[in-house]
Amino acid sequence: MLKLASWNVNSLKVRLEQVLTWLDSSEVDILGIQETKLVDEQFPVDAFVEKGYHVVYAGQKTYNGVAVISRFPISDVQTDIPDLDDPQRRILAVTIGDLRLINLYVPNGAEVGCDKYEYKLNWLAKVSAYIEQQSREHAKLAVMGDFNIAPEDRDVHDPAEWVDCILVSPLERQAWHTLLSTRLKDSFRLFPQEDNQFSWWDYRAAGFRRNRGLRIDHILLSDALVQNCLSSQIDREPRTWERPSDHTPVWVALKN
DNA sequence: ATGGTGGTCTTACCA
Repeated sequence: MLKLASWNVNSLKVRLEQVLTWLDSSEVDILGIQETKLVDEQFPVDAFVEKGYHVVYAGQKTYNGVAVISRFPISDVQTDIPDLDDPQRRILAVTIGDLRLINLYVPNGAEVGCDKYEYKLNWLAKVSAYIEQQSREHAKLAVMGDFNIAPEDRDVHDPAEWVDCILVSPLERQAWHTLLSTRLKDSFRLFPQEDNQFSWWDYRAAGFRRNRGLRIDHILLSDALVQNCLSSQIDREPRTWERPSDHTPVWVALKN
């Protein structure tokens, strides 16, 4: 069995011990991390290598930053894609065995209609084209990360309150469908799931305690991986820890 | 009640 996970850690500097603890307890084989907020020179390579992991990362100062931690060797690393000249480090595509993995930190977008929203939509369009191309080259493709999109109303604690808001707006959901039209499936919805399961809760207004969350962290799988997918779950536990990220990890188990 | 918290070479910006 192979276990893949995605976690927006909101600063790997602050969350390193939590990530190491969770790697032990979850028995995850491959973890995609978003919002490391570390330049490459500061990435805690040794902490992972000491535990037997392979590590790749693409970081920048203060914001963004993505990484992949793997029990198996990593090759064919790509951090930039065609037609997107972007200094922001949000993309990390890697090959691990016969698996192609794309780890994404999708822009937040701030507010519908603003410059950052336009950047988000443009970014998603370019990334979708790249994923389409990758899906042609790799039968076993997984796309994971913080998508900053809640695909459906059932992924939102209070859909009425969130109508047309950022993370939920029609154009963002349209971009989500464009992304999935590249023959990918939302692994979470391959299985019956309890209601009101979310992956992110605002730090403000006791969002987690009141379960006022959104499901915006996802693992998408190509058909060849869907066939082998045994489970897709959200692990709420790290969000209960002291000084948590505002996101909690999501994972899939794949049959060999 | 129209805010709130948390992270970052902090006093502004991002989420």
